[in-house]
Amino acid sequence: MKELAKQYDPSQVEDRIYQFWQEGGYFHTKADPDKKPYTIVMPPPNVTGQLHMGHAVDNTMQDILIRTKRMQGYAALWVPGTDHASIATEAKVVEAMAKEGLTKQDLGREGFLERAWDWKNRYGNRIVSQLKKLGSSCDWQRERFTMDEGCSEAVREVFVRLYNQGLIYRGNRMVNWCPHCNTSISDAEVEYTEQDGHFWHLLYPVKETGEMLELATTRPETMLGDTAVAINADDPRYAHLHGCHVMLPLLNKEIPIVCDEHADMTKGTGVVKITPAHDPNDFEVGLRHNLPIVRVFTYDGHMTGAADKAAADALFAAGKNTVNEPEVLDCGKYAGMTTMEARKAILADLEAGGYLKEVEPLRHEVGTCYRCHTTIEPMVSKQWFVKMEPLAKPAIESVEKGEIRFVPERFTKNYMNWMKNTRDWCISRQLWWGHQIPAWYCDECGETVVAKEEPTVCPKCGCTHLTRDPDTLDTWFSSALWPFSTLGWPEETEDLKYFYPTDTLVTGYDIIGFWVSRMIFSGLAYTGKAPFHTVCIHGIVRDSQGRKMSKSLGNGIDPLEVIAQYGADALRFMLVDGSTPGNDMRYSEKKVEAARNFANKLWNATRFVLMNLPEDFTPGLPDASLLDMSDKWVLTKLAQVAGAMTDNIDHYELGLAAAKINSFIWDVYCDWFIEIAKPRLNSGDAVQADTARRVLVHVLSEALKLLHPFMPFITEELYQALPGSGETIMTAAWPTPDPAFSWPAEEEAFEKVMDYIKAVRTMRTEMNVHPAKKTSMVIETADPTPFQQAEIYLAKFAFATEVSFTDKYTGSTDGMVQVSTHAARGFIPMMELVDREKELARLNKEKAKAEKELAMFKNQLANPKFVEKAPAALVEETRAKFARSQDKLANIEQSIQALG
RNA sequence: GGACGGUUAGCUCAGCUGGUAGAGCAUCUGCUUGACGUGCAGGAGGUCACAGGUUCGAGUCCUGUACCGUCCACCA
Repeated sequence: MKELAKQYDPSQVEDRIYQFWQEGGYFHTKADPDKKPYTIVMPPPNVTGQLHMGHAVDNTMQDILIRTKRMQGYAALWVPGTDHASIATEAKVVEAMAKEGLTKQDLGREGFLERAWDWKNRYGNRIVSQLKKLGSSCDWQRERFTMDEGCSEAVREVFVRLYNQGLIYRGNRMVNWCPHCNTSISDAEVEYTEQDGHFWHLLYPVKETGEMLELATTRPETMLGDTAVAINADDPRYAHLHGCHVMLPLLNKEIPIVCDEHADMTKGTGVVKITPAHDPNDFEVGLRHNLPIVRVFTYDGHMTGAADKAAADALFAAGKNTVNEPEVLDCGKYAGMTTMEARKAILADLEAGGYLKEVEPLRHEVGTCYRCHTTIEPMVSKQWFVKMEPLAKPAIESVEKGEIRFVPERFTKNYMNWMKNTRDWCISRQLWWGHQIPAWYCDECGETVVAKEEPTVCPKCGCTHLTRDPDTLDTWFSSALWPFSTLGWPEETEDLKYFYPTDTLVTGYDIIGFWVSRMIFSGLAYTGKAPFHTVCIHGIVRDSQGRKMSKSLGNGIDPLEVIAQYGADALRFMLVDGSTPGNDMRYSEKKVEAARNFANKLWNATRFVLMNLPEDFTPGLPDASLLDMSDKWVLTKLAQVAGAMTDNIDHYELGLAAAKINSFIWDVYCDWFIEIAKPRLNSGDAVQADTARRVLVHVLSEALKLLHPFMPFITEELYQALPGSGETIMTAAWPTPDPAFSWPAEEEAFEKVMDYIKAVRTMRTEMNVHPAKKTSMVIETADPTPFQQAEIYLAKFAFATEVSFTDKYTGSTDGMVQVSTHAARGFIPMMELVDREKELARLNKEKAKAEKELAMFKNQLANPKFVEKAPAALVEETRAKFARSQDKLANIEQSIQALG
């Protein structure tokens, strides 16, 4: 038998155990007709990312579910993988290139992609090895990457299908443009942050009447692109202006006054300037009134100039432009300025011209890029879109019908809100790292060809000059397919048939819109099935002060450092113990320490058990007739905790399950059962000692199994150290409560003894009696059996030299200190050791407590409505409690009397 | 402007379908108890944010208020 060290050192154990699991192939799962499948696909972390606390919670939860299901006999599959994270990865590669003085253009597309793949290969393993450090039991043989061959095939398949169904289209639309990343981003990728700004009140002269029309704007630099001014048709203030025009200041250009519902009479002056090229609302107004769209910004955030205009005009001339393509303005003296520089210059000129009425400070929400936090510039641009309405409908219905359930339930609302309000999804990105859009344009006739494979001739004109669309797809386009692309779709593979739909999706509430909703509509649209039945949502890990962990604050905690210091088991346990589904949690070192201490406690408990086993020990519970009261008690408790935990895990209440096994191991097994077993082990009674050992080993082994999903490493290490264990705890059967191993009557009897022991202990500590002082005692009780059976325990825990029993104590109370429980009264001759006044005070305190308790039950029972309306069982229980309280109070009162 | 979450012991948080308020940490008192001081035995500490309501009974359900936080929303 292995000698265990006095303290648990996870660094000596975890890597070795993980390697053992991998070599044993325990993570690998294949379709098995004799088992039921249980599948989780891992939310793929960014391939070049590093493990953070968010990954740690997410993967811990998934691992707990998978390990539990595996032990319960399911074919439990956890599919791991990584995401190419187009925009994030490309930004990193570009940044690295910049250090060498290189740009994307220097290298060209091929050269750039070569570098990007190098980058991916260099860092792609980092996150994977970090996930292993956590103990994640995923099937690494099935590790996938969103840009691997299979996933790319799935992407092309979906793109072509949606295109052919008319659900993917290309067009000029208002998109969110990030001037820093130089690409369009989707609505979901815009983050709104509150910023200080201004309302600039401008005056536009009306051509027909000469009056000045006041309007306000937060972005005066867009005024060069104004192509109208809108008023509300019902606004009496401006009724006389219908059909009139204003002269746009600075440009002195005539633009119409239009009536549009967008102009809100209740806000400001009720007049709105319309810049269709640079504001989403104005774009809509422009469409309604067929206004020209005039672009005044370049895609990298400067004012357009003569060259930009010439380029656009050339495109028009070549007939390569469609309707709605923005015209480009030569901004003249402002050309080439950044938008901020232009703002200043334009304001100065407006003021000089008397067109600036006033400046009003304003705090407002500004859209920023979720990657780089640059202010988003709304731009009209030609992009690819997914038509959302037809896809969203089934996705909403599926959740309404309950095919997909959110845990906690409240996140359903979050999802619905997103799904019901979503606009068409802009999926093209002006990036190179990602899935290049499978669309080709004929150089001759302009025909668009969308196909899975590169076309050789134009189907319309037959020429061979086709150019592929340079853009790539939004990263989330491929992640949306993840639950089925990883299982072989579009091929009808065995795996797909067996493991799909998957079961549980575990993720944070922050990506319900980005990812969860898109997987749901994609799964329904392409496979005809909801991709999972349950979405288990967790919160985020905050720092000890409750702040979000962020790079800019520098308050992030590196999970790997925590693992190095305390072990992965401690980190995992800390993350789930006492947590509530969907709620944020705070990281604190104290909590990790507590979890580490728990691991150490378990380690030492096992060490104790092993120390007490003979060489030839063969495990197995003895015949029930040999079990004593404490054995039956602990086995009953074990059955209860196994049942309760299973139930908790089934309901994703991992925090409750963790707290229960913690309490069972520490409070029940260590603090009571091991202590109780000691006198039996040393009693010289070979049968008793053997029984105690068998129960110790059995309960420990079962407890290890229950804890295993939460603390996989230490439980494996200890399980293997126990005699008679299987080769791995990973595939040991999950404990289930067996009525044949539950003894409620013995449980109750033993708790009477425990109560008595606690009463003696409390009294002795409060009276400052040294543990070395032992005495005889007389126990007065109506039912001495439990106490008689427990004599060996009373000696040790109640510090009794000898114990006698009576149903009515008639002896002298002189020199007797008395303790009371509802079931018993103890007479302990040690008055000389205690202060009489203190003892009296103690008893009076006990009395007050008992009286309060009694009064409560009494009041309840005295209330006829309670007796009448409360459930009968509860009334009975209350009566029993009342009786017990009465007994206890009577006992205490007698003690006080005897003393006084 | 909507929606959601939080408000429980000094701190961090649990508390499932309503039935005598819990844990960990911190604190105080004892303990070199042959597994563990990363420990053991005890103690103290709570009008469950506030105001109403439903109920025999509310931390738990309903309504409203306050403060904190999050997400969503095109407000010029």
